[in-house]
Amino acid sequence: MKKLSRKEQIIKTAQNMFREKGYAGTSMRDLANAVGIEAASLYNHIKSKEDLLLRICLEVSQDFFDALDEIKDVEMPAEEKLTLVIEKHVTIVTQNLDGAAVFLHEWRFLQKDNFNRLKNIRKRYRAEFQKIVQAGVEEGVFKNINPKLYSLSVLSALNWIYDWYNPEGELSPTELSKQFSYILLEGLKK
Amino acid sequence: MKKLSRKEQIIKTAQNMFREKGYAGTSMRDLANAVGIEAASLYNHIKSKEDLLLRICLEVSQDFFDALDEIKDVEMPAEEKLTLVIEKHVTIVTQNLDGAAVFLHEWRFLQKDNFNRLKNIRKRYRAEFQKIVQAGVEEGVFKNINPKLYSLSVLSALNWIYDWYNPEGELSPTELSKQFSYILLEGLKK
DNA sequence: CCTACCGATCGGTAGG
DNA sequence: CCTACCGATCGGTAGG
Repeated sequence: MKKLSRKEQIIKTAQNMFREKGYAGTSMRDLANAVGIEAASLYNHIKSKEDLLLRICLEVSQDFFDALDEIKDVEMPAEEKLTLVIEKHVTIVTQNLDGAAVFLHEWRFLQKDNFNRLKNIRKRYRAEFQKIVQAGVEEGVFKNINPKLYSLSVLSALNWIYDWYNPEGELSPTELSKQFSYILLEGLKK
Repeated sequence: MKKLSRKEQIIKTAQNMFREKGYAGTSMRDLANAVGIEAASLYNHIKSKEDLLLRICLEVSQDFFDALDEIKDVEMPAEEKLTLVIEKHVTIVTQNLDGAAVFLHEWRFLQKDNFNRLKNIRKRYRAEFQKIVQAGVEEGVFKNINPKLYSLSVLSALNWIYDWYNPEGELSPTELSKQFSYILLEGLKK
């Protein structure tokens, strides 16, 4: 277990509290209390409450893009590529449930400029995901579905995983992504 | 266009503001301002801020259960039943985007007793949905997937619709549910 | 990292 | 439905 710097400790605690009580519902005093210092002392490590939210969102979004960049331009059958991106997505979410929850649901509390910045980041990710689906449709490997609707639906399902996933449960992230891809590709009907 | 009573007007406005800015991020002064009265005057129509949230959540949950009750005990092929419950779910969400968003994402800001009450309501709905999937699996009409994981994923996708659905767009609720069911049942692979 | 404190805003009440 | 107001809490700063 790596020892966390106070700053890392603050960020980690904030991730958890923003997830549990929401950004607006978490006060800096709550946060300071959970960390074990006075509220005023937080400001030696972070600029502001919003700065804290921004850091968390950017950090997690980086994880998503790093994963995407690894496979984006690789030549691969569409089916395989979709399976892979789903697996990576699931891994990121399950390995950082708090961070993922904040990035996915609390980002909207950012102010104007940062709000738009994150909005664009999220849009770009969706677009890349959609490209993979689209490619499969165009190659004739996938059915002729609506790629946008399809992508939005799959990402929604993936993004809610943090809400019900139990890290101590029986379902490993790998098993989870496998079942997910199988269901998506093969369909429910026998 | 029916003329709304002040009370209905407050609830409708709150639905929209709770969705847009979150429950904790919406102040009673914001709300009063949007309605066009003073904050103190709100309390002639509602008991408290939380009472407002509770009303919204219960109202929407009732819509979901009414729809479910209509088909729950009807004898019907599993495939058809799943298609139908999806269609009804989509209809409710698309016809009340604000209310659905609040019920689905802001309910957790309720205090203890009400929190648990809503938690149980949501759990019951998920369980009923899962039963439909389960029945199909047991009858051998559906593949042998994990009904719980399947239900959670589908409901996640359905519950995020409010986040991207554009009522003025080309996609009608009926068309949306059709594509949804098709994708789920038939799978993506050609 | 703390004490002491700022102005602003919060949900809500009293009384009319 | 409003004016006037309550105590509590908010994010954040000054100064050490």
